[in-house]
Amino acid sequence: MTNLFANLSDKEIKKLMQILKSNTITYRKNINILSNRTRDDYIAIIDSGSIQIIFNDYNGNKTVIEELSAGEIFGSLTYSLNNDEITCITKEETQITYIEYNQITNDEIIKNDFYIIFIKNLIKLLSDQLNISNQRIELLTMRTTRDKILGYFNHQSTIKGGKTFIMPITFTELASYLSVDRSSMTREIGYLKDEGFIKTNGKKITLLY
Amino acid sequence: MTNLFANLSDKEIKKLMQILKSNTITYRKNINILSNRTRDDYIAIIDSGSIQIIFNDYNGNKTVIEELSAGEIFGSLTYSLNNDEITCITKEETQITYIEYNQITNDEIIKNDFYIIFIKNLIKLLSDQLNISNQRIELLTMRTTRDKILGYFNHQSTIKGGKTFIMPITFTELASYLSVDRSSMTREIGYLKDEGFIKTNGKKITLLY
DNA sequence: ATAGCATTGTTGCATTTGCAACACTTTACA
DNA sequence: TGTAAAGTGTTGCAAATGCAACAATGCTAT
Repeated sequence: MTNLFANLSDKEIKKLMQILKSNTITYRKNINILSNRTRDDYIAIIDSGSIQIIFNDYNGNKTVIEELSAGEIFGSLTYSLNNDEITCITKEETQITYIEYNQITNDEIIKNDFYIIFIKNLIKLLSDQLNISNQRIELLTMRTTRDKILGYFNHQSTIKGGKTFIMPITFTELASYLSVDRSSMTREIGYLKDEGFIKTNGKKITLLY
Repeated sequence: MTNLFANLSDKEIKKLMQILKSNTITYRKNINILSNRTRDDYIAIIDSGSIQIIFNDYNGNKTVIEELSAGEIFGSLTYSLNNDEITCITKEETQITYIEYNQITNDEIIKNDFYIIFIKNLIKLLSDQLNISNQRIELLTMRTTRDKILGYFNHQSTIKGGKTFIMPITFTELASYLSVDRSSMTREIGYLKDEGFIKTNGKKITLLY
């Protein structure tokens, strides 16, 4: 995972956080972390733990739009969170560092030569996050559950460099990621097996095409 | 729209592009703009015109994943384009500026004081793009066509600040954006009208709830 | 070890949706 | 200004999908 502080020493990181006036908060499990934030533009980095971004439907349904874990980035700069329909809940004890957007280029910080490393990391991190989002869009725009499953499997196969790979998430999570009904997904995977497209053994998937 | 060159003079922009070793290319309509790019990490900014990012299915189907127009940003840093299944086609005559990722923090550029403005713009642009992607994910993860339509309408209503607004895109484009069948979408909009949720007149939509 | 919880598998059924095909209207541009 | 292309509206039908309900298995923490 990309790291906002890659190639920086502990001392430099400490100084950086100071100059950026960053703010680190640790939350317990199941806390709504947006309720006590200001509305200023900020970037939030998950130091440890994980969160869920949840959409609250007009008739009370809740949909998990996204799950973010350590190293990932979110915030008003990266999500339209100035929206009462969206909430962020910690899934476990979670530590988050907030940096205000306007601080990123403050007068003090640009005097430090390690600043450029930080900037490069930040740009890379944002790009990576954008990649993650766009990859998901690629799958979500597919018309059928079958296409989504195969799209995901193909991608895993490419990443892992082989026709056989181990699912990095549970099937329940996959259904949520692809935004399809879990039981329908299981059914479709069954068809794919019957038709000889894939072979599965627990989380081990083998593509036969 | 966010502009990579906001708050910079023409002279500064020119110098910036020179130091960044940026490369501006103008394409005719219907050109595959990825075919002649290197595989290095780069950022591409659309100066004018528009492009489509297309996914090529295993059985020959083509899906438009995304449409980008002037001011928007893409590239290997922001899309997993190192993938033969993805192509980018110009929809019209389009001018694109390429900047290599490694040039963004080159030795020459950091000597210029206007550099910091450029960096801040770039970060903002990436964040905005991420926002756009995440907003779309929010809609795509909704379970029904009805929810997607209402989700989109609600968002437009919020942006425009009223229960009545004009659709900024065609219905055909909306169906593609929401990844639903156009005729099914028309049908569903019909139901929404029948049930008294909305009123429409061409591209003018009024929410009645 | 075991109670409790999460994950997985399965199936019937109603509903939603995509698809295809067509007519009609609007827009673009040569 | 006329013609082609793009957008819109409609409908029947088959297929895909969500939903609900349940059993079975696996995992975890005390």
